[in-house]
Order: sequence, then C-alpha cells, then structure tokens
Amino acid sequence: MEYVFKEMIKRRIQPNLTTFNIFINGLCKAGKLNKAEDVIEDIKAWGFSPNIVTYNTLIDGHCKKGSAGKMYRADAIYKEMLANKICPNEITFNTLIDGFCKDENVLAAKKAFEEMQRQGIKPNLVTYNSLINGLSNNGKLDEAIDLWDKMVDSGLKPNIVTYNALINGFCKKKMMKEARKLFDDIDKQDLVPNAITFNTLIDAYCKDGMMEEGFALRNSMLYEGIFPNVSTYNCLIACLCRNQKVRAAKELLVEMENYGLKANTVTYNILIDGWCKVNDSSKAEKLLGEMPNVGVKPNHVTYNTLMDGYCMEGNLKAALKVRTRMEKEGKRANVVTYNVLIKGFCKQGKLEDANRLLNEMLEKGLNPNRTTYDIVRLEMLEKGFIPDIEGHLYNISSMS
DNA sequence: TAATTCTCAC
Repeated sequence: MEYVFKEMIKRRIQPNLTTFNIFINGLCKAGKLNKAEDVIEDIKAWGFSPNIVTYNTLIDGHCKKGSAGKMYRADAIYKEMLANKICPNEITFNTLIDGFCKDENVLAAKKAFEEMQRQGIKPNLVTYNSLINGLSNNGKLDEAIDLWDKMVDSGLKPNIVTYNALINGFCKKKMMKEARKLFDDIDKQDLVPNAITFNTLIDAYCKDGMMEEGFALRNSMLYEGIFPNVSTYNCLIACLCRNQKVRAAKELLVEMENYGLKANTVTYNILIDGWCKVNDSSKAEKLLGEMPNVGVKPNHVTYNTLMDGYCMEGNLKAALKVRTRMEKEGKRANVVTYNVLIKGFCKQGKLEDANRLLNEMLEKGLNPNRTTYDIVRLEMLEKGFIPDIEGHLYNISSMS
C-alpha cells in the first residue's frame, strides 16, 4: 500500500480524500490503528479535511481491532467527529452498536440505538441485524425477538443475516426446536439459507449430541446447492473429535480435500486438540509438523492447544518445549499460553513454578483474563484458602 | 473510486 502511494506521488498523480480513506481502511484492517489515526494529519497537510467516511472507518477499526478499552477510544473518535462538525450517519451508529455488542456491552449498544433515533436517523436493516445479533449472543433472546417485531412493524423485512443471528441465539441456548422452526421459515419468506445458516445449525446439533442430524444437514446442503465450505467441515471435524473419533475426523479432512476444499489453521487446531483430548499429544505434535507441508501456518491457538495437551498429560517438559518452538517461530507467549502453563504447573502441585509464570506474565504487561483468575481461585479453594475480592490476584506460592 | 450486520478452533 505504501509502495503504491509513493508511486502515485512520484508520477505526480494527486491523491484525493478517497485515496487517504482507502489508506486508513487498509491500516485499520491490518491492526495498525495508531498509524491509521496519524493519516488524519496527512489529510490536513494535503489540504483536505477528514469526512464522515474517514471517521466511520477509524471507529470501525477500533471496534474490530482494538485491545482493552477499545470502545472508549471508538467513542472518543465519535466525539472528535462531532467536535469537527461532521454529522454521524446510520453507518456511524451501526458500527458503534456492533462494536458495543461485541464488547458485551449491550447497554451501551441500546443507548447508541436510542441516540441515533434522537438525532433523527432511522435504524435500517443493518442496525437491527447488529443489535438483534448482539442481544442473541448475550443471552437476551426475549429482547432480540421483541426487536425483530419492532423491525417488522417499522416496515423492514428480515433478511438471511437476521435469521442467522436469531437462529444462533436459539442454538446457544440449546433451543433446537425453535432454531429449526426459524430455519424452516426461511424458505417460506422467499429467502435462501446460506452456508452460515447451515454451519450454525450443524455446529449446534453436534454440540447437543445430535451428530446424525448435523451430518444430515451437510447432505441437504449439497442437495440444495449451497456448498459446504471449510467452516462446515471444521464443525463436523470438531464434532467427531469431541466424540473421540479422531481417526474419522482425519478421514473427513481427506474428504474435504477431495472436494477441492483446503484445510486451514482452524482445521488443524481442531485435530490437534482432538489428539490431545484422547491423551495422544505426540500425534498432535506430528500434525503440527505436517502443517508447513500443506502450506498451513500454525498460530497461537495451535501452540497453546498442544501445550495444553501436554500439560493435561502431566508432561510439563514437553509443554515447555512447545513454547520454545513457538517462540522460535516468532510468536510470543500470550495470556492463554500463560494460563495453560500455570494451570499445568498447578495440577502438578508445582506452585512456585506457577507463581513464577504468573509474575513473568504480569511483568511482560500481559493482562490476566477471567480464566487466569479462575485458575488461581480454584487452586486457592483446593488448598483451603478463601479467595478474597474478585479482581485481586494472589501469589500462588504463598499457599504452599 | 472509500466506511456497517450472521457460523467454527486455545
């Protein structure tokens, strides 16, 4: 991107505001949020002013790529936009609503929904879809259904995304009958289910112990001409793995490749986890070794999964070796890496080592997450200590 | 010529 931009200048082709907005979008999608914000200065230096697209792009960048406190920064950009006398539009609010929902802050999302109407902007299909999805994902199904009705009352017709969001909500609550009813309603509304619709249901049936139903849905996909994609196979492979059928899962990987679908990192992560869960982490490590041969790149999840496998087998040495292997590949330990190792050491009663890892994690500026607290709290309870106020980390070794 | 919504893996 930078090369093309320089080339443009070299050939004396004047960039315009659109050029800069595209640039910002690229930086945001690459997670380079600070660089993206710096482009605002370039825009001004070239004699332009950031417009609504500039701000919407930056807000969405923070919503999707930001770390802790990202919605605070997204909101700050929104305020900056107002200060610069740029009026927000429906896309601004849709972006914020989705961002708040993904941040599990449904309250703020609902406030944004109210605020947009107060400003005279009518919620559109995407607005409703974002909020219905947010409510569904946060267990507020009744509110999601109410909003669906409101949406219909306002003259908007639910589309396949709306259906997928609510179906997913029912699936997460294991209300498969209701999910199925919605699925059957799709045809009646002259809508067409897509791969996401099927994948949602397949995954839910599998997780609810109805593997047969999951595979049957896969077959009806082929029948209806909606082609199963890598995610479909990942759901089914995960299903087999959960039922300890790792060999059958590996066969399914071969089948998907015969259909011309390439396994991705998730596929391998599922299979690696599958071998780990049947206490065969060395087979899992063999799979890790196969990944480069088929052009699939391991990620943090890959290594963390394998480490967890070795830890659960009590093979801490092997787990630490995986960490070294990961770091050789240029991947730094993340919170999950530490959680996995801390849990592994706790399980072996090696509290001093667990504590050393905990401190190392804090020193590196990594923020403990809920799982970290759960591990520590569980360990304390087991040792007969009563955990104090939530949110406070203890030295594990002080218990020994 | 640029910006927004739905599924799966630690």
